[in-house]
This record gives sequence, structure tokens and C-alpha cells, in this order.
Amino acid sequence: MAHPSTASPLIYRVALPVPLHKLFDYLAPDTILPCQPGCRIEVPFRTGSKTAFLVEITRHSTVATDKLKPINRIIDEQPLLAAIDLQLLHWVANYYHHPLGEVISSAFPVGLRQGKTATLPREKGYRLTELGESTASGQLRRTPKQKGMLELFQQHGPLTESALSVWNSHWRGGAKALLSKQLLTITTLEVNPTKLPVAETSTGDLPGNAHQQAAVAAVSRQLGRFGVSLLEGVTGSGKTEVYMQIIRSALAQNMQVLVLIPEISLTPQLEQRFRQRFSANIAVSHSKLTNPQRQTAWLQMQQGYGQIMLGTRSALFTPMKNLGLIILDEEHDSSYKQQEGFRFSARDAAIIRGKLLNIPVLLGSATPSLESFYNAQRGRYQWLSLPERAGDALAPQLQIIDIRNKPLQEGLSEALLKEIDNTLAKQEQVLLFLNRRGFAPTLICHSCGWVAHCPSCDANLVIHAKQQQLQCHHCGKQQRLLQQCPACQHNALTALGLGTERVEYLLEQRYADYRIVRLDRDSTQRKGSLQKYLAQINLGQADIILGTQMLAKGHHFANVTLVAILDVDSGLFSIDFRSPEKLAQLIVQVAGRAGRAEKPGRVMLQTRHPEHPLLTTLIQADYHSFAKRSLAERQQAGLPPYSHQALFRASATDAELATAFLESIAQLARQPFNPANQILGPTPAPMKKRAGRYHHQLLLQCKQRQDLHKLLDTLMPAIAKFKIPAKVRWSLDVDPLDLY
DNA sequence: AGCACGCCGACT
DNA sequence: GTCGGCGTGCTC
Repeated sequence: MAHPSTASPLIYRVALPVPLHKLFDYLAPDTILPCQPGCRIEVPFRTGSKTAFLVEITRHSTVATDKLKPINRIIDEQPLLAAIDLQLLHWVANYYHHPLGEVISSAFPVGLRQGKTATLPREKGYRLTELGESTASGQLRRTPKQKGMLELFQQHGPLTESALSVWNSHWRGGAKALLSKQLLTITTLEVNPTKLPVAETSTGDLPGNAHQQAAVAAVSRQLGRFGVSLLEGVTGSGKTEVYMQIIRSALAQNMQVLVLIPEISLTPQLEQRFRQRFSANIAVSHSKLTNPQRQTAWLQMQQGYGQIMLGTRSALFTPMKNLGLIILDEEHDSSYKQQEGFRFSARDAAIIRGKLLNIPVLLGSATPSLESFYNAQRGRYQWLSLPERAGDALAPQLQIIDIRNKPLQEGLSEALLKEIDNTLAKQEQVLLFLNRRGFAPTLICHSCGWVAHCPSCDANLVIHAKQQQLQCHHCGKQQRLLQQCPACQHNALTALGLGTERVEYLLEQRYADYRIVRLDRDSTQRKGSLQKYLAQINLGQADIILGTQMLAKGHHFANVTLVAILDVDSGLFSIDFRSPEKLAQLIVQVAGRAGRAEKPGRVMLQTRHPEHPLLTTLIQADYHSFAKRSLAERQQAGLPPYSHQALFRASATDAELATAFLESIAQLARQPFNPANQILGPTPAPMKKRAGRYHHQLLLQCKQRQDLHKLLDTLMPAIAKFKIPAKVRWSLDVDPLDLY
């Protein structure tokens, strides 16, 4: 028996959506209410009130009791997050050093963050009349559709329109007939309050080849226990079919399934295939939906009515009653990493969710990331592969254009121009890649050497000729294009380097009779314009397509028979250690998306390093060999298979303060580690100015995961002792290999 | 992050 | 006189 009268007061420890790395204590109400961790409560905060998330109920607080405020009200009687969901969010907040309140808040749809009640919207539906209840279905044997529907209602009770659509897309005729016979009546219901049994697949599974069958069996066998599988399959090898058969196994065991994809543009086609295949309740979640739509999807999964959730990275944290399988398609895709604010990797967090729930996680890709490849290689992940279909003529040719000592016209070699001429003459399309938007990346003075720098950052300003502007691609700052050097006053400013606009100018002159489409962030700013251009291209209303990375994803160009990557070398020799891997992924992706079986596309690579081993491996063999070789080379050089890095960020109103803070961290980092030479960094990054604050960052790379841990263990207490001025704030990102 | 408080310059 | 600029500090 507890003694509430003598004990210290009951305290709710809550997480608030504020960027503070701490929890707040409030006095719990006197009444004994069934409020558990995972519930939302409304609390007074400073002058106003906020929606808080209860994470702990305790009797001890480090805050003086007289400073504690009582809560305003309890919003949820039943927790919306289960203990296991909170555990995942705790892990994520801790691992990515982001405030728990903001992490939890991001797991909720907007309405629920603001404290709205968590009820599914009501929807039009049908229920049986008294006559319908008592009518034997046998009386309708002449009209089997109506008979089936009557039986459905007699078995399951009232059903909403959307539930009926899941049951059978042609339900309306039957309902109309039953209404006129006064067996049914119209009513309003919560969305899908009835759980329909998952019907048999409407179209049966395709038999699949031996590799597909093996992959399906390998993951299906794992249902009910944790394990990560890497499904390596080139475009067209039938990955989706494998997913669907595994999903069917999971649904048959009454499990919910989470399917993550990197981009919204890939949802419709996958959703359509799922709907054709499964007579199940499929919830879709991504940022193009309205808030109420997302909330409905969220609640359906949370309450267990939804069976499959298809969504982008933000869907990962949707709580689920009975999640049994996570599939993450295109696992190498960088869109899985949230780069702003709450930085996290949905792929890594998905693996942790799988681990916590003890369920399998399936990663799929034609071009796996090197870290996943490495994990499969060392047996940590189950390696499943789907080789190309035998006799498939689609395998495109990769070809090198050696541009050493060759004259270039705005980055295009004579050999390539000739290829373009030939292709256009055959009325086929040409695709050119250059991963740099704008006219030229540098404005330099030919007279004194002055270079245009961003006044807020450290980065060079990029010339945008169409808008007659200089733009900073780092912080977005824009200014008018200068005509005269501000340093020496000479009219000798020159554009240095190459961007898509500059190539477009050349193409417009040389191919004046042809239709040229440039696709980059500048030309597709208006909503839907990318879709418009893509449609034009596929209708044959464009001859030359010139674009950046954004062309590589999702779309197939059947009449493109020549693809050229203009600047392969910047991919091979960039400071970013992921750059060669990204280049290889790009090449493989576009190669798989150009041309068609009888007219395969050719991919030309302009390079000054035709003998580069990574390039030759990719050309002579495939991405798999490329990945294997990349890892082997790192090993030979005594490097780890992958880098481990920590990113410190300071944000301050005073530029010097932010810099001084990061410099002292850099010094601290060097001290214990330099003798062993284990720190590869620190790498300074340019300073940005946003909203009156200076943002500065410092990257530390470690050769070994354990060194990163050691480093952080040393740094954290030291940083705490710094007594960082309130106006400097910092956060940390880790990008490790060993998640668990 | 917000939001209040406060301490200085340019307007009715 | 006081309106409002943003620099500073706090939130159970």
C-alpha cells in the first residue's frame, strides 16, 4: 500500500518540443488517472502552454518543488506511443544528439503535435437494417454479388466506403441494390473501424526465378526475429516482386509492414502495384499529403487497422500495433538522410527499429551503399542477390572518352560532339549530365586574381548568367553580377569552370535546329515543371536533355540512346570520400534507364583518367565488382572500410565566438589522438549566416569506430567544463558503421 | 526555438 | 515623450 500523503508529490517528467537537451518536471494531478508514458499532456510553459510528451513518472525531482508547476490537462488517456516506440525515439535522440522533445514531436503528425484529439475522421458507411440482419443470404442466391455483400455485413458489422473499397473495388452496385431492398442503410463511421481479414492476393504471385524464390524464402523464414538482409538486384531483376511475396507472408501472419522509399515521386507506381496485388488497407505517408491525410494514415497504423504503410523517411517513426517487417527500397539513396535540423538516417534508424522489435529488415538496391555492401560481405547482413535475367540485351555499353590533350568546347570533346551529331541524325535523344548548376562556379579577375566570395560564407559565388546574378549555393545569398573587379577596377572579370547554363549556351548555338531541355533546380523551380518536362521528353518533344543529378532517379527514357557524363573526374577526385561511389551509382542508374531492349543506350564517360582502376572495373564488370574493389583498396591502404565521423556545429550571434569554440574543440580533439594519428580531420566548413546567427561547423573523422567513441567520451566532459556561453549552441552527428 | 525584458536611437 | 530595433537570457 502506497502512502501518497506522506510521500513527495508525484511528478510527470515530460519532453517538450524545444531545442533543449533536457526534460521538464511538472506536478501530476491529485486524481489518480491512468496516464502512462507515451501520453500527451498540456503543460504551462513560460507564459503560454505547450503540448508535452510524458516520458517518466517519478517522485524525485532535481528542481525545487515550489518551482514546479502543475500540468494543465491530460490529452490522451491511452498512450499513443508504446514503450517500444519511446525506446526507439530515445535511441535516436541520443544517437543523433537531438533534443528528445523535438524527436518525439517529429514522430507525430502536425495536428497531434498541437494537442488535437487523436480520433480517426468519420466517414460515410453502411450497416444492416433489422430486415438485413434477419434475412438469410440464401435468399439472394440469384444475385451472387449481393449475396456476398450481405454475408460480409452479417459477418463484420458496419463498414465504411473505404473499407468496402479494400474488400472489392466494384462494391457500389451491390450496395445500391441492397439499399433499395432496404437490407442496408447509410450511416457514419470512423475510418475502417472494422478489421477486414486480409483477402487472398487478387492476382497470384508470379512464380519467379530461383533467385527470387530463394530471396523470398530467406526473408520469410526470418519473420519473427531480427536480421538485416541486403537484396542486391539490378533494375528489372524483379525486386518488387520479391518484396510483394515477402509482404504477403507477413500479412498472412497478421503482421503490419512498413515499406520505405526515398522519394515521393516513386510512391504512385509502387502504391498502384500494391493495391493491385493486395486486398489490404494500405496507408500512404509523405510530405505532399495534407496534414489530415497524414494523420489518418498515422492513426490507422497506430491503431492496427492499416496493414501496409508506404512512405518516405518521416514515416519511419509511425507507431504500429504489430509491425512485423520493414522494407527499405533503394537503400543507398541519400534522401534517407535528413540533412536539416534533426539529422538522422532513416536506413540506420530502421535497422535499430528492427532490432528493438525483433523483426527482419530488408534493404534493397541495385547499387548498394559501400557500408551496406561491407556489412553483407562480412556476414553481418544476409546477402541476397538477383542477377540480371539471362539473355537480357538491355545491358548498356559503357564507354570511355579519353579527353587528355583534347580541345574541349564548354566541356564537350570533339568525339562526344560527333556522337551527338550521329544520334540526332538518327532522330534519337541525347542525355547529358553535369552535376553543377549555374553558368560557371567561379568569377575571377583576369587582371589581379580576385575571386568572388560569399560575404556570409566562405564559399565561392556561382555565376548565373540568365538572371545576371552571383549566387551562393551554400547559404542562398544572391547579388547582381559584377561587371568590374572590385579590387583593381579593371573590366577583366572572367567566368571560370563549367555549369549547366554554360553548356546550354553552346548547345543552343551548335544545335540551333534542335530542341534542348535543361533540367536542374533553377529550371524546375515551379511546381510540376519537372513532371511537365519529363512528359515532353517521353513524347519526343526534346532532342537534347541536359541536366544535373535530378535526372538520374525514377524515370526511364526509352528513346535516349546516348548518355554522356561530362565531368567524371570531379566524381573520382572530389574531397568527399563518398564521391566515387556516388558516381558509380549515377552511371549504373542512368545506364539502366536509357534506351530499350532493341535499342540499348550507350553511356560515354569523359575523363582524363581512362586507366583509373575504379572506372575500368565498373566498365569491364559491374557495380558489384566496383564496390568489392573499392573496399579492397581501402583495406590495402590500411584504411577502414568506411569513415566514422562526428560533426560539431556551433550557432552564435557572434562569428568570433563560434569560431573560437570550434577551434578549442579541434585542439582538444588533437591532444589525445595525434600520436596514434587516428584523427583524419578536423575539416573546417564554411560559415553561414542565417537569421542573424553565424553557423559554423567542424568535422572530425576517425579511422576506427572505437576511436570516435573514445574521442567523444573525452570531448564531452571537457566541453561541459567549457561553460559554453549561452549564445553558442552545438550539436553533433555521427555516421558510423556498427549500429548494433 | 520562441518569447519577454530592456536599453538605446528616430519619429509624432 | 514613446515606438520599435534586436541583443540577452530563460523556460519545470
